[in-house]
Amino acid sequence: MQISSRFTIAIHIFACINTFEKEYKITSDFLASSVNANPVIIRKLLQQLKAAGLVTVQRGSGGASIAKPLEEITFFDIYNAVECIDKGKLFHFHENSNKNCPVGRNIHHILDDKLERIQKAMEEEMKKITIADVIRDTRKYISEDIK
Amino acid sequence: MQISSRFTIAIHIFACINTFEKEYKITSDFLASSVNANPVIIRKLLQQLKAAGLVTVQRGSGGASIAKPLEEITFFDIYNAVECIDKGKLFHFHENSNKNCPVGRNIHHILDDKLERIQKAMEEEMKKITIADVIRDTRKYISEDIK
DNA sequence: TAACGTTGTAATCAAAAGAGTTACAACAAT
DNA sequence: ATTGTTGTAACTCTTTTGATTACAACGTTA
Repeated sequence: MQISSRFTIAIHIFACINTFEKEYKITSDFLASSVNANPVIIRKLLQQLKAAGLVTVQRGSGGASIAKPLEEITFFDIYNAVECIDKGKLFHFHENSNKNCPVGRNIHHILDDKLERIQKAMEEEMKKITIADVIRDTRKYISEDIK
Repeated sequence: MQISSRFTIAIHIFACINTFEKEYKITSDFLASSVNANPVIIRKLLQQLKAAGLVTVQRGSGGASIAKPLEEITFFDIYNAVECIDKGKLFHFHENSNKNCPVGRNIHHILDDKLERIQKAMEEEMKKITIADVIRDTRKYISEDIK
């Protein structure tokens, strides 16, 4: 299985807010239209991003905005905020191995450190990429697009 | 979402074969009992591992064995063999973004290289861990277990 | 202060994917 | 031939994701 599209949608949201906030009010309907998803899905994501301190959302009047400098928001922050993997574990473990078998009884201990190493390698790379990088490329592609 | 348990089960299979092949014939039923999964699931996995040249399976008489030196079988080999992520992509992309929106139209281009970087970091770490490492720790834990 | 547009959130539904299960033909060894 | 096993298809069950409906809470402004 793959990491949930909640992650790429969340990044999409940041790109949209930054690109359009001068011109439009950024509502969940507006974002849902760009992403092509249901507005309720967007609102849930915005709630999670808000809980992580990455965006602000105006209740009543409406509108979302980015809460921190772009270069301070890493992919890792977003990945944690939107809980795109289950219980923080990248690998799904077969939990019910046979405890009467010497291998079944120990397989979790045997693998845990190795799986963590791999997950950590991924997460460290995520920390190196920020929304500032996304915005830079968004502008680049949009300007090429228009030509 | 998480990476399918097919991956950890496959590693479990290698640990079992190596630990018990001197004593027992390693049938899909034997492995299924240690993993606590259905024998058909195990057979499908064995087929995939066989297709990747990592194990051999005897039809008719029965029994599986490891086809290569332990230190030449990396986690990356297994991960590829058992197709534990969808279409080789770690991240699920929201594919139907709005092509009339400048961001929706370009978001895939904008993100692809960054997602690949992250996936690659994970896969490179997977290449550094082998079944030899697993077997070493299996023996260690089992011997501690017995004391 | 009433009307309007929006957010926050619960509840329910539909679709997709993983894993389990049943069934049985193909095969090897005795 | 019989036995035990693999290879594989077909189907079901379960879990998870995302879609949808519904509506109260809230701000703004006319």
